[in-house]
Amino acid sequence: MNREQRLLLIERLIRQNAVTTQEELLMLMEGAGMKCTQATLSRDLRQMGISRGFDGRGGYRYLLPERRVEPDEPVPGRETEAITAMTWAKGMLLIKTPPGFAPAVAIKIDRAGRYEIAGTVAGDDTILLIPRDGVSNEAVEECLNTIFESKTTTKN
Amino acid sequence: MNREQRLLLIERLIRQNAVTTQEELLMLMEGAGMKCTQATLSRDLRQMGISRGFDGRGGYRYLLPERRVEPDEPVPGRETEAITAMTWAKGMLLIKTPPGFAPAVAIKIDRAGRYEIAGTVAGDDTILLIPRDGVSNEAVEECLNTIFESKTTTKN
DNA sequence: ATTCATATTGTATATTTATTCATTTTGGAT
DNA sequence: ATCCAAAATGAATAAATATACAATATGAAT
Repeated sequence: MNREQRLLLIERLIRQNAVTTQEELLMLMEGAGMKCTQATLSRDLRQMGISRGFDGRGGYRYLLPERRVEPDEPVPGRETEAITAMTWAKGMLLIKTPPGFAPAVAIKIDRAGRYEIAGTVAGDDTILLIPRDGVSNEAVEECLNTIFESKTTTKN
Repeated sequence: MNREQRLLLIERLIRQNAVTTQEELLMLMEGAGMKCTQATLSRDLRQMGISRGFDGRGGYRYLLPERRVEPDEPVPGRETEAITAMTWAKGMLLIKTPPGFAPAVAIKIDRAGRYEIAGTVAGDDTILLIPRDGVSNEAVEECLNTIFESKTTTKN
């Protein structure tokens, strides 16, 4: 009955059903043995970026967010804006960027030479940041804040 | 003061301002010399497919419908064959592909936007897939099955 | 274990959006 | 111009969603 499972269930239900209201989703969840309130759903949906849109036939419907690329190109030196999302997983920090920007951002992180950060691996639009053993997530985020001199957290 | 002009104005205002509520839009319109009621706006927005989404910073915002022009995807629908092996290690999934194919396959995985998958990092012939914490290996593999089996997706 | 901070949640309520219904407007066809 | 039907609109209200606040749970540090 934890949050993680609830989010997974929500995503599945939205994907598989044409959900039109939060109340409806609430009932679907109850049917799946997961219970919460509308208030919680409202918050969950916002966090997951699931918004109420249109089904193209005059009706409403909740829609999963599209992974899409923002057209704006970050200016060199303002790599902060090139970070579009961050998630902790497996003790590592996954940093998302617009396509092609991962290397530039990763280089900036590497150059900072912070002890807390063991290293990074950059793909095209994703960076895998591996913290040194024993370093907390918070410490790493603190590092990034320093490096980018801006508020960067995994939360919205 | 006709409908046509109103719709055009609405589109322009939404495009140029971070409109968060219909009331707000109402005031902007009044400022532009066009007056109507919230009821009319609600109907107009639905007709134009303008829905309330998220601004990515925790706030709400009305968004114009996307014209989805997908960038060219190498060999559409044939990404499945590009996976030559998969192995679980350290809670992550290593996916092998022929040389040069990793990015294309990774993009396909990313685009699916599955909650279970925190992110991927693609090299030249290897993809490192990091599941979100608490997600089982089976769930991830289920995801991949879905992503690569559903060649016939219904668009709405 | 205890303390503290932070995150999560429900209840009640406020805010926002959609719809009903009556009225007005618009655009033909005569 | 007059009539009619369809479309558009506003006022009021219903429906749906977001949030303030208080309570509880969780986790880290001691």
